[in-house]
Amino acid sequence: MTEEDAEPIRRRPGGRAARVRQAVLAAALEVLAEEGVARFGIAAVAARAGVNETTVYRRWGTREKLVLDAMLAGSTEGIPVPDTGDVRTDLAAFARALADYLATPAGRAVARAAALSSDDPGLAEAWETFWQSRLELAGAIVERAVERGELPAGTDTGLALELLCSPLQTRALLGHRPIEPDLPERLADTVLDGLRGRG
Amino acid sequence: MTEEDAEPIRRRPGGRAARVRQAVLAAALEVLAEEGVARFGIAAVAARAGVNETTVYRRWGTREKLVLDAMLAGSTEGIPVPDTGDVRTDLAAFARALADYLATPAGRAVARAAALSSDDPGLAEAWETFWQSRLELAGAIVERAVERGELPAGTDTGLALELLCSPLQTRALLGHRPIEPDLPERLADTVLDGLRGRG
DNA sequence: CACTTAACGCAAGTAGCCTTGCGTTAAGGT
DNA sequence: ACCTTAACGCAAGGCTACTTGCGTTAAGTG
Repeated sequence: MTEEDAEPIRRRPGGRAARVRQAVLAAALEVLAEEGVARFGIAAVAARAGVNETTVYRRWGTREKLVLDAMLAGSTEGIPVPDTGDVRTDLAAFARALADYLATPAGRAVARAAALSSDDPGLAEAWETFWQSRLELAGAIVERAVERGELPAGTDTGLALELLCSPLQTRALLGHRPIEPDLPERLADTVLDGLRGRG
Repeated sequence: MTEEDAEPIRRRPGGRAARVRQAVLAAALEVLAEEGVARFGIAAVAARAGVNETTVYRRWGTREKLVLDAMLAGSTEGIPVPDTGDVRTDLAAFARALADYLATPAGRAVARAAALSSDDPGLAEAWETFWQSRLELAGAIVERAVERGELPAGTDTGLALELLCSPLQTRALLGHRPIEPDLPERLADTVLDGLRGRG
């Protein structure tokens, strides 16, 4: 099991390589947003980046890996996590922001791309951590609510966010049905109080 | 707006045509379950059905349409809808059955196929009605609960099922994270009583 | 049974995706 | 400034999905 001690293989992170990388990743995000996942091709990305096709194939190999890398590198900023002091307001606002994002071409494309590449175990795990890191940020909403006494101690943060976000993601993924304006609020209400209502 | 009166184009639903159709659709479901969506190809389906590739291309045109047609024709039976007299038990059992189905290769493949072909407006609408018809059957669980007084009148049946099923669908679609054994029950509990619990 | 033609099989051809070999450019060390 | 070589561009080739033209089979009709 030789790790990497046998061959030093000095990399060259500076100058041209980094420039090419940035250009390709930026172009990938643009093509993804404009053309969608189905028409997303290496050729289009390479042309827009002003780079030869071969370079993209050698560095990334497949469409799926390129999309994943572009997402990991490009979208460091995520959905804003509100903090108004009220759980219901926070959850509704976050759900609304997520719904708006998923309504954009880029948002749709990202969700589709993740669904596409979930066959490969390695890529699926990478996407999982990607989503996980995003949801952990929003977990603060639930945790703050527990501290304020709005939610009981021991509340499952992951389950709460999954219930809130999954309906939106599912609609974006496999439906053509649009997300109604009041859906985020109704989701927040039901997640908090259940179908039976309060009391 | 000529409907279909100009060209009668007498179809031939009997005999060979129907035989070929059934063979291809059955083969499509098999290939879909065994190879997955990514490796799903017209050639493999045609070979397994004992039919020439050209025939499949001429009748269905694209992979997406073939998968959709195979699903619509092949899986008339859906997830069993329990009726135990208790909402919580019914919802948990249905969620569990759905989770089990999504864990099978065929279930995963179906979900992925729907996500793939949701770019085409026509196909997306067809898939939407497909899911819709499945969820309407399960809607009986909520409606019966309302009649029994377990749930308040005016309960949103669609929202209830969406909250119950979406987390399972989302995990199957874009994660590698498995569905924990107790997840269906926890989903049913939270959907009914909310994060704040009962009382 | 004879006739029309929808539906199928066969084979050749096209196009897009991806790989490979080789020469060239430029980054990083001496 | 010089050398080594990682990284890129170019061009040719292979592979797979898909299309098209044409002859053949068999379903439906009188």
